Amino acid sequence: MSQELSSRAQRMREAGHKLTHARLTVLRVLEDSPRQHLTSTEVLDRVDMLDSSIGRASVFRALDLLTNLCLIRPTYIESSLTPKYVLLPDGHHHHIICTRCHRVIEFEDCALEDLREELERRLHVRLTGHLLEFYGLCETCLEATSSA
Amino acid sequence: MSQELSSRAQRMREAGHKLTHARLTVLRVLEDSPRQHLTSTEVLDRVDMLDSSIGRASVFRALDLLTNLCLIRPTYIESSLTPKYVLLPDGHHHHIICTRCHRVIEFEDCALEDLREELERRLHVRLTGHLLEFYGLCETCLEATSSA
DNA sequence: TTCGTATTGAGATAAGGTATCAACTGAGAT
DNA sequence: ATCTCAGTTGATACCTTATCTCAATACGAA
Repeated sequence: MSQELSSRAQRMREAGHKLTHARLTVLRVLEDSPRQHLTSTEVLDRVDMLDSSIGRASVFRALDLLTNLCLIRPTYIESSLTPKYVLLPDGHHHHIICTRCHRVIEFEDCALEDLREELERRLHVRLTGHLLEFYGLCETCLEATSSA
Repeated sequence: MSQELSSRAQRMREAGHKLTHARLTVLRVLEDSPRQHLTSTEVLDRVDMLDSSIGRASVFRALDLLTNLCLIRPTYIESSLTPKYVLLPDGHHHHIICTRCHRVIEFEDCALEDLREELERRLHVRLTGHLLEFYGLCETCLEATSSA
């Protein structure tokens, strides 16, 4: 297996986890998918197509590991039933999710750091993380809607 | 049943839904709980203790309805397996969740409106909603931790 | 190459949620 | 107070999703 390692795979190894065939396959499925949101079932199916010898449990374990390493994140927007997994390209937790085509748009955040500091001061809390999601229409879907 | 109706129950009726025994019981369980996050299983158990004649399906249907009316919201912080339901006191989607005691602290938001407008301008999107959650320690847990 | 341990695959099992449908009930009209 | 009926319910069977267990395997350090 001389495939070059993705930066996420490298991060996995740096964190002390073995780069097993099952884990790399799950990661590859997520990275190669044209759609950004995949349910566990979709991941299971695609892994099975690539290598049917990989077990169900290992796929779930890989999804858990990748989530814990903040390499992917489960989202629950479309159906409350099953989470969908999204790659987190650079550890950012700020994105816009198009409610029509479900595309995820990352953005750099500036305003939030000020808000965090203000909240810590005002409410006497210590804030260590956050999640910010905007919902709306991406440029493409906005045009499609307004021209209809 | 001469219990006074909570404002959430009134909102449910205003939206055209019947105030049935099952729905009111589910709502009461959520409103009377000292803990703010309850899993569906916990809600099921407490409903069952109040009135064992209420069926599982109706509890799930009530949770769905309350979610759709934005009276409660599922969160997925602690375990990826099962959502936990939180009351939304006034329709706000801005809160701090204490990672130690799981308390939810609402806060008024100001900075986000500016950010929204900036994103719409810069990325040519139309944003209609958002979710902002901060994670950290509340005042009580912060004191408990630092004094330990 | 060897070796120790983290990880795996298989499949049984558990947990969480839904579908179905006859029976019931909340609440507006009378 | 009673009638009426669409909206809602409870029971249960069922489905989907995820976990557990444990012997067997494979990663990767030395």
